Amino acid sequence: MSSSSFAGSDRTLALGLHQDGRRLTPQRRIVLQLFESVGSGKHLSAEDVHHHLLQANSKVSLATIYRTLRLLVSLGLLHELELSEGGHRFELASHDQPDHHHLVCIGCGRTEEFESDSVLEAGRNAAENIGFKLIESTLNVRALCPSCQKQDMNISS
Amino acid sequence: MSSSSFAGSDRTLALGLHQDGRRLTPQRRIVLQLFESVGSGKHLSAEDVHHHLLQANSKVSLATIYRTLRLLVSLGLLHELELSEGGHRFELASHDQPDHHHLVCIGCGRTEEFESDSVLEAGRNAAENIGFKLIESTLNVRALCPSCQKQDMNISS
DNA sequence: GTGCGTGCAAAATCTTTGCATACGC
DNA sequence: GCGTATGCAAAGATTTTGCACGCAC
Repeated sequence: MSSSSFAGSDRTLALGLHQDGRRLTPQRRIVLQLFESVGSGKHLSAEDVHHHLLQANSKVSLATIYRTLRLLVSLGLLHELELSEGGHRFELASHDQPDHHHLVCIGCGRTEEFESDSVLEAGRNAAENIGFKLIESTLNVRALCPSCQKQDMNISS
Repeated sequence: MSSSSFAGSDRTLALGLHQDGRRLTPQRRIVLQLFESVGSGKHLSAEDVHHHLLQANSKVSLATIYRTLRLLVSLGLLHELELSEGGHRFELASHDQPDHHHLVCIGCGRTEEFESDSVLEAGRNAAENIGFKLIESTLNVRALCPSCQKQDMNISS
């Protein structure tokens, strides 16, 4: 919970970048730190990142944010999500929860995360059955949360 | 496998539409038939649908295709997919494979489908644990197909 | 100092929408 | 005939890109 985790990611980031002759810039550091500060359960769009940074008095152009998000995903530091709705979202790729999954309420959009070894195994088995090598798997569950279940009952007849 | 499946879907479509005072138009029928003719394993974007229909001498405007795709999804006749890359894709919602999953090669984009009871069960368990009611679940597995695995070995060191 | 990264604005995509006309019911 | 659906084109939303300058290395 101290700043050590920030320093750690900075190092990871720097190492990943320098391997390709790329640079650790303030903008890249700031974007990654934002994801760390909001935690690994939050899903931010490019616009979200932009707004967060503006509010923190860190002016980073939207173009750079798009470029940085793609970069961080390619380095494996972020995961890209596509939980319907408009636009892609990103979250910190935490080593604590390597393959976690999402429950999305189709009524209100509420999102919960969970892990499951059996899902991981099922994905790996399916991949190996046809000679694929698993990299990562994500289960997206569309569901109704408790309060939207009640509303739904009121609506249907 | 005969044309009876077409007629059946037409009826389903007509019934679903008429409940809401909506109409069975040639365009809607043609779009649904396209998905049936390509089979339930194919994933088409709005543009794909547009091109297919033009090649079949069926001129349907792109705007109508977007409107129709959203409509067919809301009627439960199509599923909307978001397998990274740009843009959404759609596939026929087959009753034969209610909750099927996708393996996507991150190298070449090749996509395979599979089913798994254990995934379904894991999703349902996770949903019930927090009081959600499962509607559908999709496991997206990012992986490397055999030929991309070879290329990958050549690249890395 | 070299050359990658940034900011800006323009462009390219992808998707939605307003409005007049067409047609399913 | 009534009112929904379509086609067209324009608008919106999201993401990418060209170019000159700045800064990490």
